[in-house]
Amino acid sequence: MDETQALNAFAALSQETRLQIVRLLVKAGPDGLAAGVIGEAVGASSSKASFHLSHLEQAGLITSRRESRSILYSAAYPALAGLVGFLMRDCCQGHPEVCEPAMAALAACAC
Amino acid sequence: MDETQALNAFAALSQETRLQIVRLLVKAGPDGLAAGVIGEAVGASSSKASFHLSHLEQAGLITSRRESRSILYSAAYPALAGLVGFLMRDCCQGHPEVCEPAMAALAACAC
DNA sequence: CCGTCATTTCAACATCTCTTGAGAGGTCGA
DNA sequence: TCGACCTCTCAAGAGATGTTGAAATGACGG
Repeated sequence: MDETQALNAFAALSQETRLQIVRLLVKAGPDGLAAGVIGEAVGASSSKASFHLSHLEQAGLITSRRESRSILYSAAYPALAGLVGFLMRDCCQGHPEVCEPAMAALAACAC
Repeated sequence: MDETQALNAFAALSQETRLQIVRLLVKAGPDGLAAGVIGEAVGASSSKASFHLSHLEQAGLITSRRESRSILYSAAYPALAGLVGFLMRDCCQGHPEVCEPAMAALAACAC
């Protein structure tokens, strides 16, 4: 992930509806959810949901596939991991102050 | 870090000048840098730099302290770690797909 | 082929955000 | 105190972004 991609990813995540969608899809797992289901879950009209889903897909944070009449969206896990990596990229140049607490946060993660 | 804080943090990081500033300060270490030095480093006028520094401080990503005539800004390392933690909070609910690549990214980190 | 369902596209509008330049506020040395 | 230095504040304008509702597209069953 380069700086431009990170910029787009941060912009995509800086909007409440979009952040809700990403978190919903991360929880939903690789199978994903239909656009209509997502819109209803976050309380957005169909056109509003579509607008934000496009934005997230453009930013590379989610992917889509058609399944008969529905379009299923799912989280792009590698992109999210890349974003985490980007945030931590410069932390070790003699100053481990970022890494240490992040490592602790990660250790609390049960996977 | 709650969802509102994360939203503000992502908004703060979604602007090129501000992302440059954060990365510069992360590299600079806990001592921080003066506003003028930062502005020059990222090619911003004094008022532009001040605008973005205020924005970042408001978002909790950097802190400031006066040192005689200068105002020194430094990275808020715990807040950045909190953001990493937030990104990874929901990943382990039966779906370790985010954690695994992020763990790998972290392992490449030499601290 | 037709009606229905699921989603996207479009244009218009309101709103937020960034940039710019001029000026004001503290801080220090002479 | 005066002048120089460093930074912040303010108002105005340009541009980007989000919302809305109506219409268009594509897929399926009868």
